[in-house]
Amino acid sequence: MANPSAQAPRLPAKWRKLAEARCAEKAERLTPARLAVYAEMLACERPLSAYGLIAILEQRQNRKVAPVTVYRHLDFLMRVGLVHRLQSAQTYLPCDHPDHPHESQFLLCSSCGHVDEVEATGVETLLAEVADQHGFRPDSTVVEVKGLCGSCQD
Amino acid sequence: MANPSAQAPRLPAKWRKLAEARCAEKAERLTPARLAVYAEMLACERPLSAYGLIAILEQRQNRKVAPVTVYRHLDFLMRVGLVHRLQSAQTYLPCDHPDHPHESQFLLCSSCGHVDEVEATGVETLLAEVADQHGFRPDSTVVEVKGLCGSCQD
DNA sequence: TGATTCGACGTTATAACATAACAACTCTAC
DNA sequence: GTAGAGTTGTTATGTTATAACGTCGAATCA
Repeated sequence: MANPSAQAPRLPAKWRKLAEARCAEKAERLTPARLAVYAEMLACERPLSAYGLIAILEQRQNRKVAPVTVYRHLDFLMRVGLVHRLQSAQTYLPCDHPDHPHESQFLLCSSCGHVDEVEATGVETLLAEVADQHGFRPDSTVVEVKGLCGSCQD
Repeated sequence: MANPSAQAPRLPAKWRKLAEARCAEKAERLTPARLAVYAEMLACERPLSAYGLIAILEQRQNRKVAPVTVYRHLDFLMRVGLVHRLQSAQTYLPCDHPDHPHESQFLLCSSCGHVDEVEATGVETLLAEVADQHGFRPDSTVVEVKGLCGSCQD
């Protein structure tokens, strides 16, 4: 296949623009293959494991996709801030508001699997304070809350 | 070997008492094999991967240790609250203050590998508030801060 | 234009992390 | 002592992630 994005889900202009902007900032190249992976993740609307993503891509492109290929695309997407990794689930999901760099917190529903990405600056501020009290200089944070989303509390 | 704990590192009385107390609370059995794994983890003073732990146990006991065995012991130790899993590193470390159940936050030094377990109730309170604002009912939290510890900031 | 360089991508192999399924053993309660 | 439940052993397998090395193609520059 000449163009891996040929059969990828359509990527809304808004998201494509944001992706291009983030890549421009970091002088990174937004290739068709990378865009195709991003489009699949956005279309899925759920966190995906790397191998789940491989399965989707293989089906879509009708050919084998090596794990290392997907991991490289995921690394790229995380590097430019378009995708997050859920550390406790070993899954990946597109950033909800990639218009600016940020630390996020995630609310993971253990019933339906839905993940809500929130950006509560208070949390980061507090964590910075706590770190400071321990003489620790924070660099990045992982905040993941497991529980039940609104719809699943019945 | 009749007793897997025969060659395990000595487990200070304080920690043994705490382990026994936690097991009693939950009506769980503190067997020699479980105690041996716990003792190794305490002796190590660093987070260990499951396979790192296997290597240590094999060396200590001079026999093969199947992964599933160690994972079962780790599951047990986490169930009774004696051990935590660092989600972002896929490693395990003994709880710093297993005298009571709690949610912890972890400060992981990316230079020396040291991990500081802190218990800032304010963090949990704030996360509960944030969750509530999103109609989310929290169950457990993962809070891991990566950065540089005091000793490594030079 | 051609040489050079660097990043992206392909391919194969392997490492690292974790669980399934089932049998055997060992407590404990009755 | 026997039944039931929990623990452990054993083998196999599933899942997640990276190493090593080669090729290709776009950008740069002499």
